Amino acid sequence: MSAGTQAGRPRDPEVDERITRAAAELFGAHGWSGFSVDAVARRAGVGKASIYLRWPNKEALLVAALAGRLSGVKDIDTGSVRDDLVALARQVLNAFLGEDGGALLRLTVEAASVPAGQEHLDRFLQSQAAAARAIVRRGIERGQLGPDTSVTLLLDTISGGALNHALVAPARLRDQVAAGADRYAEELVDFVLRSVT
Amino acid sequence: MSAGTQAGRPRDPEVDERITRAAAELFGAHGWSGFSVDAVARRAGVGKASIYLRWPNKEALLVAALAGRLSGVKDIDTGSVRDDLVALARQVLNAFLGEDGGALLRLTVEAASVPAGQEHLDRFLQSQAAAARAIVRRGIERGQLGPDTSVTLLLDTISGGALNHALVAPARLRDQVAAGADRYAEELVDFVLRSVT
Amino acid sequence: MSAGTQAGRPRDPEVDERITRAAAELFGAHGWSGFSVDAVARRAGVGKASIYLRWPNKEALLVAALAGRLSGVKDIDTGSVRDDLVALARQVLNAFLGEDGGALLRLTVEAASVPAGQEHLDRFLQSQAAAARAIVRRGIERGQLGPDTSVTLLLDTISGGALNHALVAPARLRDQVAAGADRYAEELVDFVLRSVT
Amino acid sequence: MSAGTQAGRPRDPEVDERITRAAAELFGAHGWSGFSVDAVARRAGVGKASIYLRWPNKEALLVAALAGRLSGVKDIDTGSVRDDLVALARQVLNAFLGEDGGALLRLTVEAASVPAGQEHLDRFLQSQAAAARAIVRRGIERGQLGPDTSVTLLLDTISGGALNHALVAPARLRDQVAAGADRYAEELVDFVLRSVT
DNA sequence: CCCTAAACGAGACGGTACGTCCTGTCTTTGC
DNA sequence: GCAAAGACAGGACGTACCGTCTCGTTTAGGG
Repeated sequence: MSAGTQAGRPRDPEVDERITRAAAELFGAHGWSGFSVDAVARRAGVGKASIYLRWPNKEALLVAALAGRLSGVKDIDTGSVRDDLVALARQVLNAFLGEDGGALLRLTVEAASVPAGQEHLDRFLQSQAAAARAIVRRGIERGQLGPDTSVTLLLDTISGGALNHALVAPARLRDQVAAGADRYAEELVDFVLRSVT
Repeated sequence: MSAGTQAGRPRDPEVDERITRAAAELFGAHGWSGFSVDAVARRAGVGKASIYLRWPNKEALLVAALAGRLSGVKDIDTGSVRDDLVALARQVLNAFLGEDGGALLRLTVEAASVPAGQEHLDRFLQSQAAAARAIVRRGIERGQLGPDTSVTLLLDTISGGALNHALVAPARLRDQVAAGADRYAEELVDFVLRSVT
Repeated sequence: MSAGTQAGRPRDPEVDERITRAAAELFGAHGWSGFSVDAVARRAGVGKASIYLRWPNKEALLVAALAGRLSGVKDIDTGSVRDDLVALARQVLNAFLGEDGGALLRLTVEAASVPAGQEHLDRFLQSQAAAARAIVRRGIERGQLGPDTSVTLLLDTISGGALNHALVAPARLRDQVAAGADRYAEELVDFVLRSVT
Repeated sequence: MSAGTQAGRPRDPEVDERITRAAAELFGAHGWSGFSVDAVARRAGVGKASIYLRWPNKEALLVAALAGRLSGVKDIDTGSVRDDLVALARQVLNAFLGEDGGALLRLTVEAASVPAGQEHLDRFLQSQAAAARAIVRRGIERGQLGPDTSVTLLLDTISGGALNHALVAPARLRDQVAAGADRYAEELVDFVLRSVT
């Protein structure tokens, strides 16, 4: 077998898709304890071998399945620090209050104990931190923020504030909280910005 | 037999204690995937029946085991709003950065999907909210806070800020972050209070 | 405490009765594998301690419970060897084909594997052998049988023949076979007697 | 998928063999109370799933394990009815007096209440009846038996006689009875044949 | 007439086994 | 050589049972 050419049937990318979708759905619906490889294979209409060809174990499968859904926070540059931060807060709120909010939240925390998950979690947090840093830097350059504004505190209060707001919402009030999320993002940012301007 | 008298041998409270301690230790050490009822029974020196007499399943056992450790936030009245809030922030930071921090964090989130866990999680959050409300009310009465200060925003930014700070800490930096937790609590509170005074 | 006098509440003989009856009923209905001490206690309305006060374990309880029910074969003297033997054959057939035939059969055989049960089984078999011996002896005295007739062979062929006939009957034909049992007993005895007369 | 072709890995016949051997050995060594599926799996070096794939429960496993050892009665054609019947009687005596005699007996009876056991028990009894029928038919053809000899009575008296003889033997006399089994078979057959010749 | 002591119903206790389900691997048939 | 199917060794889950123990209550005889 010459290098570069692989003999045999190539892997079907649609199978990847079916597996990860099934995994994400099952984890979202029943949590870790209701998440079994057998069930994923059944729901995806796939043999277990096809799963273990791609990932070495259950954790890796879960991480891969949810990593796709856990899109990193995107940097936003509206020209206004306030609007940038509002967008950031909204991204966090929507991530945790949205359709797969429960799954994402669970994964985020569970990732800390799954070695392979650390990496993805870190990546997510890094992207968040990077976005915040960029926003603050631009704000300082424009003179909208003081030159010694703490990125850590801004990020913790806004991102953590949004996280807390989503986490505190009891299951039955989740829809109401989600409906008011955009408005809350503005209030939160305005509240925090009073400290730094 | 008159009501109030229960026939049969009464349950041994020490057995409750042994089981929940073993459960907390095992979950803390190996996470959910390394947490088996058989192992709990072995470590506690207890028959499985004695576990299933008390809790209907694995999840309920775990919730109960960690709920005991998840002491509600205590209300504090130092006479100064600032010091009260610092104490609150420290309680949150210590809860999540302390010995069983990871376990507690995981449980807190997982509880949302375990029916029996809802109750305990809610209790914890309620105690937190109540403490925050009391602190703010006293602050307003003393004139240390404006009369229309938002309890929600204060709680989300401080408690959520602390939570985020603990959550963001990568496993290998956990000890450093824990060491600086007290100092960070002050910075966080001072930062937030600039908005309201 | 002086020897011979026992202090404390005396054992209630009715409890013995309730326990052994419940045990016999349960064993008859579900066999050894469906025979549990808990179930016996429940059905008898008795605490398990009261059972274990009387018998050291499950086997001993079963043996004691069934010993009473396993009534020995009754000796019959009609004046005719043929009629005596027909009566014997009918006793065996009815015992195993009757209402509790399955239970008795199971019990008879099961007893052989429970050490303590051997004794009771032997007692039953002895009564059978004694009855047969008496019948044959009277037959010889009356000149209806040859003087060297083998009791063993007569008993084995008649009693064993009846046993085999009942045993071979498949469950669904059991009623038919039971209906023809009386007639079969006569045929069997007449068949065997042709050898000895 | 066309009918007749089964997908997936086929069952390993050697696993069947290992399981039934382990089951027979354990039952023989420790009796019913020392017969556990877990122990069978351990001794056979097999997962419990592989056992429960093949048999629905413990009883069915035991029946299957012993049914294999319970070789059907073989037809014998010595040219003499008397010798054929002696051979038949010896097969029955040896089956119930042999090494696993008690186990076999118990199983034979217990089988009546275990659905899966019916089949094997019937097979055994059918083979016995078929052998007897063939022996009698040949005897009639050769003129050694009367043309209207009852197969049922012959089978019941000989097979049942042998069964009864084995059953009656107390455990402590079992060896003696076994030693005299061959001789008893001849006496039994000669006794019964006096009726039909 | 109370007091001691044992029997009683009830049910918790530490263990073990049951039958089901899951994990990660292996082995088959088809493509 | 990938895909689907499913058998395999191992082990956890939640239930039921065994034989022991600890409750509170009941029923006797002895002082």
